[in-house]
Amino acid sequence: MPVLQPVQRQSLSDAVFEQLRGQILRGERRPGSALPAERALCEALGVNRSAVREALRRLEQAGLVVVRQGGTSRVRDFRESASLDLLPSLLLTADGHFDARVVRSILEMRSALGPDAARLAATRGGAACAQRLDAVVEAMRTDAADLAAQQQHATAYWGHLVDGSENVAYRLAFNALHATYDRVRTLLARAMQAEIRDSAPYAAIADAIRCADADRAEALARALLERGASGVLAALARVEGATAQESR
Amino acid sequence: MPVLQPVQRQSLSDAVFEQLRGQILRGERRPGSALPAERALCEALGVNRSAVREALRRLEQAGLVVVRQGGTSRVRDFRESASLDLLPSLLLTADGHFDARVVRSILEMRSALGPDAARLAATRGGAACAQRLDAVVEAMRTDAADLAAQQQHATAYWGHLVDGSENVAYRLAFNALHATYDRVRTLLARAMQAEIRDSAPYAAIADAIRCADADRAEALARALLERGASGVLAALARVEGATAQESR
DNA sequence: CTTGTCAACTGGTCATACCAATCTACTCGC
DNA sequence: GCGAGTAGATTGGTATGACCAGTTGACAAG
Repeated sequence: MPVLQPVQRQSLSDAVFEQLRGQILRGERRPGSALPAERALCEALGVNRSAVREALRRLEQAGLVVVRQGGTSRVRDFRESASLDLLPSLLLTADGHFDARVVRSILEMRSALGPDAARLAATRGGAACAQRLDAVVEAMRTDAADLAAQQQHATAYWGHLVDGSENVAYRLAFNALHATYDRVRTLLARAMQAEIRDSAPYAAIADAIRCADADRAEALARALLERGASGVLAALARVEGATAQESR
Repeated sequence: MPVLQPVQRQSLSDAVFEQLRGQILRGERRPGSALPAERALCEALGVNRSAVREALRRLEQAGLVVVRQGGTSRVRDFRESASLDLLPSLLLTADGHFDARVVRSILEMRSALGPDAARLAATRGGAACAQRLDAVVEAMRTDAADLAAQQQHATAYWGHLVDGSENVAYRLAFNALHATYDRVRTLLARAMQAEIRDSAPYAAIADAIRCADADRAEALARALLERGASGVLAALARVEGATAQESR
């Protein structure tokens, strides 16, 4: 049965934004270099100045360009000025492949934050948090056969856990990581199945949080995340090997 | 001698953006609630529609609102949709005081990421990274008397260290944390002096990185960051105590 | 009660004009 | 010759008004 996906609209300013962002991220527009004048961009892109200006505002908000009245807009170095919300657009390279460095970065970050979030949730989250987690674990058990559903549940689980840590910064970072993950989750389902398929570790962490056992929660979370990380890294190594072979 | 600060210009769309963002972050506009129509906002704010639209684009980019053609724009729950770049605007409450929860969150995050970044830098950064760090340490020794300069150097130090970790996600998170810190750095100078004043730990970490001693780099970084964290937490407790006393 | 239609919203795009800051090149005075 | 000052060109910022394109909801027809 064909699955109908909702079509995603794209306004002109969206298109302009994505085009310029892509050029900046691919290095085609170097940091410090001047952007064409707004009126020149309008003409080159065949759109109205409003569309260009709205796109520039978004680029500015994302920390990719700096705009000064009277002067010319300039490209910023996104490695110095952008925030985590740039991660989704860095994940895939121009030719549609994963950027291995970005994947590794994400795995490392969740390995650093996840266990600490679990520790804090055990310290602060209390029974209320554990109860929400248990509900998700129950759902995982119900949909044990459906890998995609397990993925959704695992994400929801971590969302509740991070909420239980009562750490805004962790929550915002989680949002960025989640947005990145979400865009490729079907591609990663198999590689991460060792982390996703088994609901027992999730139940164990929830129990540790209920018991306010911070050390146990942290250790369990670390072990759980390690499962997925090694799976993804192995898959990545296979792909890289295959690509190397191809290019011979 | 009075220090002249460069005045920061604010375009109309900047003003509109900040006003709406403030209302959303303070909870005056609830998640899910409808925003006034663009034309209504124009009239209410006394600006033209372009200014409103550009501000809405920025809010959308920041994950604070969702805009659909034909429908009404709605406020999103920033706790679920915003990224780390929101941190600076969450740090200070409406009455200009620190939000203690946000401060704690930031301290926890840097305590989680900093040591791991040091570990990775020791694994990957190599002598090149250590050399850059040493240069900063040298500058710290030169400006040992100037606390503000020490702060700048410490920030630069961590920037190079994070670069040495070769982790994009860490770098982007660092940018967001840095932007947040930068906005209040003079206020925090005293509370963090135990971390900033002494250049020896920085030199030690650089040495561990040069030796590719990941465990040592991690442990030293953890200890260093702990200094500042406890200082800030103590200052925060004092302020909270004073505020509690005031409100009696 | 369901279904189709239409009118009144909403945001999206466009064209044009003018204001304000900046940059550049030239001129003037030393 | 060289620096300061000035005028014009260039850039982004704001304003107005019109029209296009989706969404919504009321309402009439079945």
